Order: sequence, then structure tokens, then C-alpha cells
Amino acid sequence: MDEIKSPSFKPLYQQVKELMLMRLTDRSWAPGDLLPSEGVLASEFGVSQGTVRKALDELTSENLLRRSQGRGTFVAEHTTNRSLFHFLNLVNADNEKQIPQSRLVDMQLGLAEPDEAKALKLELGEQVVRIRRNRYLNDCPVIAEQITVPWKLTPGLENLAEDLPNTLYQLYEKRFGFSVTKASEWLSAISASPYEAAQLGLAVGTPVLCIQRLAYTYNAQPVEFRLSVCHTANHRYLSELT
Amino acid sequence: MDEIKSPSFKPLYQQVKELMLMRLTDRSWAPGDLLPSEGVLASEFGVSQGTVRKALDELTSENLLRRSQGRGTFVAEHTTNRSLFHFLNLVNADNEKQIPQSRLVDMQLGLAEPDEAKALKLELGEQVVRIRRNRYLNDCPVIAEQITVPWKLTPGLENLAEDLPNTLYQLYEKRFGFSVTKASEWLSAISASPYEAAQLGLAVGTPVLCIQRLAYTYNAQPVEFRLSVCHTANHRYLSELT
DNA sequence: GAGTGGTCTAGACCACGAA
DNA sequence: TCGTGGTCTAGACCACTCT
Repeated sequence: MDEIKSPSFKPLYQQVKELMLMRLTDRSWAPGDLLPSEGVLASEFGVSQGTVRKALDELTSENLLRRSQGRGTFVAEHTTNRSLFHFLNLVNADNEKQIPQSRLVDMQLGLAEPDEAKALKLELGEQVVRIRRNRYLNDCPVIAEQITVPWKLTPGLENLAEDLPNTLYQLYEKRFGFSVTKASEWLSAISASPYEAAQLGLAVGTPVLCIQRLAYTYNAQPVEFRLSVCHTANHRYLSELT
Repeated sequence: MDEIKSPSFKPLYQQVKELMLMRLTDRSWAPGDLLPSEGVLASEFGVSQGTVRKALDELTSENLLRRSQGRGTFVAEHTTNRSLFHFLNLVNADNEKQIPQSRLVDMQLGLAEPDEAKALKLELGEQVVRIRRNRYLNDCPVIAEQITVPWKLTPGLENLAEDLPNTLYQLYEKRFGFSVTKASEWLSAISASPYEAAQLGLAVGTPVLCIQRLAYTYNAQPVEFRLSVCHTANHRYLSELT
């Protein structure tokens, strides 16, 4: 046996995991799909069931799959609850998350600004869709946000103004075929601009929480840039350090 | 065999994990200690090595243990790096965390205020130690914070004013025998008070980021309440959504 | 009852670190 | 060279879901 040894050793289960990730990326396995059982996958990949399980367990812990005993393994999808609970960290005084309502302000095509191009890895001036909307908790305006998404990922989005759902990530997944799997957020405190103050019903200059979010799909490719300005009098942003 | 079946079934590895958690809580296994090897633990608990491994792996993924191939399994401890990198989420424009310097403002005994008592699960008016200090990044004041810790957990802390280290969690662990294992943070945007403005060299009313942190030890018991006020002109708070 | 994931075992071999 | 954790296997049995 003349196998390559120690240098660049890669565990079997990681190789299997990468193959599975490819299937997720190219949508051979699409959100909501039921995967073959462990035994079938094991013989398909030519490894033992335990090795398949380790790969599946890791993908599950990264929230890319969902497993349930007796039913099977499924590709994770953006249900309304998952989107809201996983990607919205605003809680009220009792530490409860609430269902926010969204109202569209406007949506238009535009050319990527330098910060957007850098964040989304676009050429300067590449076409993007910009959505401005406000979000309400208990019928009070709490968030004014602007969402920027590359037009090449969402062609035709600009014609859906009337039908924008509360949870955009579901729309991306179902209609445009890409899934948001994780995101980074950068928070700072700023003074409300005249526009933001008007949207939130505040005095200009009121301190507001500025949240810049960059959302990624499977292969860590950025797919959406979002700037949310929050009024944090009755709600706070919850962050768990584990 | 008359064993209790389905109701209240608990996997072996979870029972093992709970036993291990007890040893961590009561400090039979103290931070920095080397644990017995998997084989020894397996025979000690009367289970297979694989079952012990699953318990160890879970504790490791919760950052309570550290494993390293060839060396062994250790109880996680608060090194300077771990404290700073795990519990400080401020990054600069290049997304880099930096080493902050601390300067003590004052430290005194006091009686728990209602919000402190509620957060720390103390009786109203129970004795606490309060520390006020400022933190500097690149020699600029960026954070003004007040730390509240129950006096019963840190008797004598009030006499250590001259020797307060940069990372309090190391001090708690080494000198007072309790470890911070996780924390929750609530963020909001507020106007700098006269005191905060003076400490940070800002105009009164400047928008600043308010971070309220509650830190917990092994058994989810709260052990420290911290209120940090940050100037976020040159730094932002980074939060990863996975 | 059939099929799924979840648990548990026993044993083999490999990669790594330290003496 | 030895002891450690890391990987991989094969097989048994259990708990859950659906039909």
C-alpha cells in the first residue's frame, strides 16, 4: 500500500461532510428535502454508518440539517419561526422575542456604493436592489432598515413590491434559490438622522442602535447587506456568550 | 428484569455528563486540572469508552473542558486570552479584537439595588462590591463600566484595589473559587450621562452603547452584573448569528 | 410492524505530544 | 517508546413516527 500518510491527513467523516455540503450548495439536496437514511448514505459513500452519522451530526449542529428520531434527516429551511427567532435578537423587558410586522417604504434598483460593494464582494457600480422598510412591535415603529441585495441573485425582485413577505429569507430560499445560513452583525450607537427620526417617530438626534448585518449562504458567500436602526427604549438586543 | 422503561428515559452519557458537571461544580476537578484518561473514566463510571467520550465531547463543546490529542483532557480556565477574546466583542474597523487596558476608578461595598438584587438573585439590600473602572483601546478611553458582585462570593475583594488585574474572571477563579462559564448581554443605545461623558471624554448626551451583562457559573447561577457604556465611534460590537 | 435516528458497546488503528 | 485523544468500524438494541 502506497498511501500518502501524515501530511494533509483528512478524516473520512470530514470528506463525507464536504461531499454533503456540495450537495447542499448545488441544491441536489434542497431546503425541506428528506435525506436518504444513514444506512443508504453509508453504502453510497462507502463508509460505515458511524462515519456518516458524525458528518450528519456536525451539519446538524451548524443548523444546516434537522434530524428527528423516527422521521429522518431533513435539509433545514427558513420557516417563519426560524427566521424570526434565529435572526432577530430584540427582546422586550421580559426577555421575550415578539413577532414584528413589516411595512415597505420603497424598493428600487441602484448601483452598489463602495461599502456595499466591499461587503458583498461586488464590482463597484454593480446593480443592486435596495429595500427600505419599517418594522413594528406592538404596533409601535421600532426598526427602520435598508436592505441591499445583489440584483444578479434576485432578478425580478424589484417587481414584487406588493408581495414582500415579513421574512425575506423565506423568499430568497423559495423564489431565488439561495439560503441564508449565517450572519454577522456589527452594532454601534448613533444619533437618529432626520429620515430615521421621522420613520421611528423620534426627535432628530435621539440615540438609536445601529445594526449592520452581513448575511451569508452555504459557502460563506455574502448575499445580503442590511442596515437596521433600532429604537431601544422598550426593547434591547440580546447576545449570548457561551 | 423489572426496569423502568420509557417514561423519564435518560441516556447513559447524559448521566455521566451530569456526574462530571458535579465534579466541576464542587471543584473536585478544578480549572487547569488534567482529567483521568477516557479508559480510566470509563471503568470508573462502569460504561464504555465511547459513552465517556460522548459526555466529554459535549462538555468540550460547551467550553467547560479542553481536549488535546496526545496530552489529555483539561478543565477549561480563564487565561488572559480566553477572557478577552471570548467575553469582549468590540472590534475595530478592520474587525480585529484588541487588548484593552483597565484603570480603576473606585471600588466600594454597598447594598444591592432592586435591579442588581433581581439579576443576581440576592435579597434586597444584601451586601455587594461595586467596581467602577475605565477601559482603554489604543490609549483612548472607550468603555466606562460598573461591576457588581455579591460580597458573599468575593469576601475581601474590597481590599484588593491596588491589585485588580485586567481580567477579573481570572481573579474570581483563582482567588475566590468560582468560574464564569457563560454570560448574557443586553444592548441598547443611550445618551451619555455627565459621569460617563467625563470618563470617556465626550459631550454630555453623545449616543453611547449600553451593555448590561449578567455572568453565570457552572450551574447557571448568576455571579456578576456588569454595566458597560461604550463609545462606538472607532469600535463596534460584533455578534455572530450561526 | 417497518423504518428511522439515538444510544451503547468493543475493539482496532492512527496522529500527536512528551519523556 | 508510551500514553493520550481522534478516527473508523460492525453490530446490537432502544425510542420514536407513521401506517
